[in-house]
Amino acid sequence: MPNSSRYIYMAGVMKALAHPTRLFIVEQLNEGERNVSDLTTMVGIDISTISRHLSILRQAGIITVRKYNNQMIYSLLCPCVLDMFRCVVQIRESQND
Amino acid sequence: MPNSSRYIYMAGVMKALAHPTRLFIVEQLNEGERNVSDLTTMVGIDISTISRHLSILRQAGIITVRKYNNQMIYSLLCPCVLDMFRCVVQIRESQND
DNA sequence: TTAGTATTTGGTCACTTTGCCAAATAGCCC
DNA sequence: GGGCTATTTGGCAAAGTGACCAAATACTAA
Repeated sequence: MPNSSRYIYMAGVMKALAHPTRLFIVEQLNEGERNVSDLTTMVGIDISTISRHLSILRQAGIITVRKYNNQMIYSLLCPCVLDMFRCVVQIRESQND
Repeated sequence: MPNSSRYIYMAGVMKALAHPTRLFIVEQLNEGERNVSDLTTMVGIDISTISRHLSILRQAGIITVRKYNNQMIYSLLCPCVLDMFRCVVQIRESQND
């Protein structure tokens, strides 16, 4: 039953969020649109790696992109993922008992 | 900045949820407690694999366990993860435009 | 067309994940 | 203790992930 397309799809979205750098990117995009160079500077790793992280988030339907001159401007599609973060914080706090 | 403990922790929780079988388990536990054998029957893969999935969810703080005779009874700790599922459904629906 | 800037893609490598089987552990009952 | 049931752990193979560098692509500007 877990191999139904529903669970596979959901796992795909969660997997896209299951990386520190991608979570950071999502939070940054929640503040506003960013291009690849800006995100690269903030994160401090190779630009090609950032580009791949962005591609993963985009394919998962979490972010979108538009072209502006020779730049790619990324922005958050579903701010509801920020609510997920709140749940995670709840889990973390409930741990310390 | 993404290598702060906050992002690493959050990514850990998301990673624990980033597998179809583990999502299925979480939904089952939302219906009520289950032991390992029951979950194994429902999922239909090796019991040792189920045990490992449960261990991952437990270590992430998403589920907990108690002993009853020679069984291990697992239950959901933070039902708020179900809200995450709702967000994922939202993402999926917004895709079909 | 050529040079310059921004981004993506190909290739490689080390590491992690997930499945199975077999064996170990834990608790119950006789 | 010995047998039975339930669960976890060790070991291994196949597949997936994430980082880098180098090269390709795309667009601007001269």
